[in-house]
Amino acid sequence: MSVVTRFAPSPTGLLHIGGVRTALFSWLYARHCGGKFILRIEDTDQDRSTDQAVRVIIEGMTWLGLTPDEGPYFQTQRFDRYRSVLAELLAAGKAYYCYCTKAELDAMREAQLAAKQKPRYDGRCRERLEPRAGVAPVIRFKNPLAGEVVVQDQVHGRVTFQNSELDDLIIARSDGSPTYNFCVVVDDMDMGISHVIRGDDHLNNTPRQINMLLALNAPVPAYAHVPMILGTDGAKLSKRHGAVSVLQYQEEGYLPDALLNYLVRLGWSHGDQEIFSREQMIAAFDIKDVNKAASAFNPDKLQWLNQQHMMRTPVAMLATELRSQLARIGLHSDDQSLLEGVVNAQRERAKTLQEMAKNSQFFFQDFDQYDDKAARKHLTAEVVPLLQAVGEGLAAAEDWNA
RNA sequence: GCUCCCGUCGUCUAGAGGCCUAGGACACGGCCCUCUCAAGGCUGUAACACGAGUUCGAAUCUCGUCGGGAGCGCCA
Repeated sequence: MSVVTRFAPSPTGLLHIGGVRTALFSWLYARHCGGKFILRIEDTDQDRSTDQAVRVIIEGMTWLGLTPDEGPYFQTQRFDRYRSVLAELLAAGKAYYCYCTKAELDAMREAQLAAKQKPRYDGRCRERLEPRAGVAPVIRFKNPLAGEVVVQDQVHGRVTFQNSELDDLIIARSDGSPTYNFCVVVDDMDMGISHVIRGDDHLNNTPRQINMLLALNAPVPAYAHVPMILGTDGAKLSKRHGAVSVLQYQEEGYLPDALLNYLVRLGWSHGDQEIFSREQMIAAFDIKDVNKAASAFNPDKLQWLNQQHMMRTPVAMLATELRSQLARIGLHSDDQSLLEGVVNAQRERAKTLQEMAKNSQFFFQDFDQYDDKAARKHLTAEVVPLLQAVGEGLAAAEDWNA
């Protein structure tokens, strides 16, 4: 069987490391199996989706080298397809119009909650054949009433849900637009997804999706629900604890491979190995080895790994990175030998490229004041060995700037 | 409230009944190397949530308790 995975973020918030880790696992698994990796943007909620978020997803993945083999696809561009599947389901009697009003639904929910029951739609419109005047209907999927759904999960094992716990979910809003759970099913089916790898917050909607797949006579893919990433405090990832745009790590001077290396070790391991190159990751990764428990984000280890990767990256490559990092703080240099000198002196002392740039900025500032070519040359020859001998010279740099 | 998931050092993890006196890594402490800071080497502190049961033997299997998380939307 050929492996097809996908990463399907919704552009409602900025892509952060939690999403990146999920994308990484999908990408790795596809690469490991010689399969295909698809990027799909789930933007059916047009009110909350932003272009900015879409941009961060694409830029972030490009920066990290998690390039899709197909896509990005946008769900908003597939509405015609959803509509025709909706019609199919309706015609087959596997879905129906529901004329309940929001007030009615709210009342139902409140009553159920008051009776300490799980709030669910009771299916009262299954038998309502006549439209109600003045009510724009939604479309609901007719979920099986009895029996159970077994999810064979690659990381959790066998998870069983009773159909009696599920209700008839809305698959199209009253304005006709399809909803998330339905679009996912149609897309996964159309795109031939063989392995659905996603956050374990989705484990609960999996039985519904399987039921819909079954109703559409589509094959059921393998599922792998990977654990979430928590903030440093062990609580859910929040703005204060790492839920920042993935591009911030680029700004802060982390190497893509270092970030990926850090992320892959969250919930996955391969013996005692800590440091992985991209190729090693691909060779060693298997979705079946992923852990079940959530893990907390640890900035110290990320920094350590970044330094380890810097020590292993060719000098010329790091010099290029250093140059763009310097540009961020308004310093420009094309002097390759100077840049490489700084890299040589700093790669074992700085944890990030940003730190490297800051530690050596005095160096480039002074340097720029010399426009005499010979003087520049002289200064370079002088100062590079100095830097190497003296080490990071951070304290010196601070004095210098004071 | 109901359903589902999860629970090994502070953190990331190894561990699929005896190899566990629970191993590795980050962080932290000590020592070595060293003109400084790093890097590197050696070393120390530190965990099987709790309670029953199965077994000659349990971190590993079963049940319960506690704790945490997710879902229960015309959000994704």
